[in-house]
Amino acid sequence: MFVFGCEGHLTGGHRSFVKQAGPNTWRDDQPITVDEGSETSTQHVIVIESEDAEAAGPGESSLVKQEGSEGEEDPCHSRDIQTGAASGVPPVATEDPTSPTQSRIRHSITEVSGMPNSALKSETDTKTLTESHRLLHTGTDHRSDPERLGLGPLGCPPAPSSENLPVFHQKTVHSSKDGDALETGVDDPSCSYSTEMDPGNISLGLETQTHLYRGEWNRYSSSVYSEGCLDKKGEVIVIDEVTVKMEGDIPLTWNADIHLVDRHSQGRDFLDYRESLETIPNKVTHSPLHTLRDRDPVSTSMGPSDSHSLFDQVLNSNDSARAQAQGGGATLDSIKEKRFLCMFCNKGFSCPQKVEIHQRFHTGVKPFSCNQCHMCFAQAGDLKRHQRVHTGEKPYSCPHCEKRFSRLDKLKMHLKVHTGEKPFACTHCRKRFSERSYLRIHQQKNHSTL
DNA sequence: CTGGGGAAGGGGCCC
DNA sequence: CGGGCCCCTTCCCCA
Repeated sequence: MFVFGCEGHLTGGHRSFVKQAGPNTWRDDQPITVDEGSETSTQHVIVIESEDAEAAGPGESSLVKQEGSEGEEDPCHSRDIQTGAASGVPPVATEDPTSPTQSRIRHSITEVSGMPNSALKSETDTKTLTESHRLLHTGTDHRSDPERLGLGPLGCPPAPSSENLPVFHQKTVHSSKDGDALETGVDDPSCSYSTEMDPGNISLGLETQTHLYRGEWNRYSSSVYSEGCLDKKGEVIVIDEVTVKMEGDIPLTWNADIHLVDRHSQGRDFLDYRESLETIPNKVTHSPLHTLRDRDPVSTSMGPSDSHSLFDQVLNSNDSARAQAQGGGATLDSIKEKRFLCMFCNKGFSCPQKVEIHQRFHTGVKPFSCNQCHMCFAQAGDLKRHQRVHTGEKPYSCPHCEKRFSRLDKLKMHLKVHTGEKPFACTHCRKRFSERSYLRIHQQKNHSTL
């Protein structure tokens, strides 16, 4: 069972559920009854009763959905970053009332959640950073307003002529001698993302994009933009204080060995966290990237192959430990099948690319942006699918009527109209529905015990 | 007018 | 990369 409690905050604040990943959750060809009557005022429980679930008794839910505080302001996350006037940019973040002066920069990264282990806090008080830090953004809504986005035709961002434009690709970031690339706007061809990335997306990528998609720009804009500070000293491009959002239910295994896996996180791909360590040698940070940096000062100059090697080593060590924890029953082959672990949820994948894609789910990084609108996606396929909205392409036609659909799954859903297939039955009234979501809505409206 | 249900559209994510 | 399933939202129809 894959459990990730607070993912909803990252995916739009709607989902927070525990889901059984096994094959017995339900079957299309089997009538499914759902009992949602056990919900409480703070938690909705949806029980899909498969054969196994029924056999196991009422306590064995195949699917549990938790709701309750979804609509509330994200309790898992609060932060403030305060900048002084010397930065040249007005303070855009919530002022820390405990800070007696604004003459210095304060980085306060606080992750608050109900789980003590997931609380992350990093604060840095330094005067020396005051002049070297530069905010990338002013806290305005970069995504929703094309003009403020500075987008060119078709919504594409202009060439990164501004030195303030963050370019998160490896070449620029990782090479201290490559500042020209940033200033001239000549992108490394290897960076396929940069040409499509909305500047706002980039700076926000690691954290609150998803919130912003849901129209929460105003809430986060002030604090978010402060996180992606670009520190440029001479020719050294430094991305300062970029944090990966760690929503409430960061696994308790978020510890040292997991941090080492961060070497391969896409944060590594996008960021070179090379802040002025000299000036703040005792700086303590607790974001994955920070920890990584602290643990592996060489990392910033490592190439992909190097990082892969280290990554493999770490993974192997993790796998070994895990295998030992499992009593040594796991074979080497089985371990290697999914030996690339997500740094956030420890989920295993068969190759690093899949880990990277998966981790976008946690980080909110969405490198694929639509050139027709301002939607961004974590996966290329999602962008391709989305673009049919603009093109109007509907390659899937219903054989029973004239309707056409842009997606095959929608066609299959539509076909239920003709077949009358309604595999989802309510346990309370035996009413049947063609879709699970219909059933859920039905039970919420008619059988809720609220 | 209101509420429930059906249909459809679209995004998120995994395989 | 496509398929598939999940979810939510919106619109429409009807009692």
